[in-house]
Amino acid sequence: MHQKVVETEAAIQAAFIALLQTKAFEKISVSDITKLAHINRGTFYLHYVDKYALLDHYENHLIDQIQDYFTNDFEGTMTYQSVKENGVYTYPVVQKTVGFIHQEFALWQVLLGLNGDPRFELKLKRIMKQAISNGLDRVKGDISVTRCIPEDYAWELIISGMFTIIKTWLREDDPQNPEAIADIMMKTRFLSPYDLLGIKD
Amino acid sequence: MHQKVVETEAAIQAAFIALLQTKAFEKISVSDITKLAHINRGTFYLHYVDKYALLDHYENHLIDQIQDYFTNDFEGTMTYQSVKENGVYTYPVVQKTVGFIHQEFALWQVLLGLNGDPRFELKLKRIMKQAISNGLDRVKGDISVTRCIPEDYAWELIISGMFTIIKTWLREDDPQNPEAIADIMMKTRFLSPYDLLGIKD
DNA sequence: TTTTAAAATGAACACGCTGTTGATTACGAG
DNA sequence: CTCGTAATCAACAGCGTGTTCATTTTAAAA
Repeated sequence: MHQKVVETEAAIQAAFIALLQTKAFEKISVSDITKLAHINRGTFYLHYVDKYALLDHYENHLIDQIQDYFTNDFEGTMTYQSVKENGVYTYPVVQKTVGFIHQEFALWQVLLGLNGDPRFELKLKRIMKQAISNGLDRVKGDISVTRCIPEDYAWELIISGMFTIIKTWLREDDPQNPEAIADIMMKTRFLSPYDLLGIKD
Repeated sequence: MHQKVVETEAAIQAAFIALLQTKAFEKISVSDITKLAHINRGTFYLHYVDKYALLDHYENHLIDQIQDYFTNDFEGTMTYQSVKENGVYTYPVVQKTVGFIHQEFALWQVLLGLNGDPRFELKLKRIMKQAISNGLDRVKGDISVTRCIPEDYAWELIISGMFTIIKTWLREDDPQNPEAIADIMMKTRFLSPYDLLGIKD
C-alpha cells in the first residue's frame, strides 16, 4: 500500500476522533473532517463513500477484534486465572476484552461516548450476550436465567451492567488502568443494587 | 390560545414521533416533519426556531413532570405501600414514576429509543441520582455506598440498572403493564448479575 | 536517476435543506 | 360580521453534499 494512503487515512481518523469529542456525529461534515485533517475535500471521497462508511469502518475494525477472539480463542476463557495481588481472580475473557479496549482507547471513547453511535452499542451487546451464553453452556451445563423477572429483562440487566462499567471507564478524566476495570467487572458479578448502596436489609 | 395553534402543534408532534420511529433525529429535516404534518414549512418556524427547539420542548415537558413530583410530593415516597396480589410491596415513587412514563408512552419510547437523544438520558440519570440520594438520606440516615468498587461506578450501575428496565419496557412489541414494571424494579433491588443468571456459587 | 502509475489537489456543477422575508389568504373568537 | 391571529406561498442566499475533470504532486519501480 502506498505510504501516502496510510498518512491520509491516519489524518482522517485523528480528525474524526477529535471532532467526535466536541460534537455529535451527525453534525460533523466531511468539510469539517478534511479541514482539520489538512486534506482536500475530494480526497476524502477517494477513501470513503461518505461519513457513514467512515463510521462503519472503525466500528467493524473494533468489532472484528472481539468477534475473532470470542469465536476462535475461547477455550479456557471462563476458568479462573492467576491470583491478583489483591486476592481477586480474573477470567481471561474479561482481561482480554478490557485489554482490547485499552489498546484503542480513544476510538472506543468516542464511539461509545455521548456523541457516539447507539447502534454500535447495540451490535456489541448482541455479541456479548451470545458470547456469555456460549461460555456458560460450555463451563456449566444447567444454567437457567432466573424466572423471578422476565428473561429478557434479566439479560438486558446483565449485559448493560457490563457496558456501564466500560462506559464509566471511558468517561473518566484520568482513566483507571485495565486491571482495575477487570477487577470491578469480576466483583460486580455478586453485587445487587442494594449491595452497591451499602444497604443491609 | 387559538384552536388552530393546538391543532398545528399536535400535528407536528405526531409527525415528529412517527418520524423518530423510523430514522435518527439528525436525519429528520424540517421538511420531513411539515410534509408529514400537512403544514407549510414556514408554519413550523412560527412555532419553533428549529428542530432542536422542538426536541427540547418535548424533553422538558417530560422532565418537568418528574422533577416536580420529586421535589414537591416526596413525603412518604420511600415507604412501602399496599401489598400487591403477588405479595410484593411497591414504593410510591416507583409506582408514580412508571405511571408518568405510561401516560406518554410513545414520546418516552422515541426519546429514549435508538433514534433518541443520549443527552436526554443523561439529564434524567442526574435527576434520578439526586432523587435517590435525597430519598435515602431522609429514610435511613447512615447509608454509605460500598467501597468494594469505586463509588461513581456503583452509582452508575444502580442508575443504569433502573434505566435498563425502563428502556427494555419501552422497546417491547407488546409492552407489559405499568404494575409489572414497578414489580420488576422492586425485585431487582436484591438481584446481582449472578442471581439473574441463576448461578448459585 | 528517470520513468511511471498512483494519489492528492482545485475548481466547478446541480442538488437539497436551511432559516428568513414579505405579500397574501384562511379562519375562529368575540 | 369583522378584526386580528394563524397559515400559506414563493423567493432568497447560504452551506454542505457527492461527483466530474484536468492538473499537480509524490512514492516506488525500472
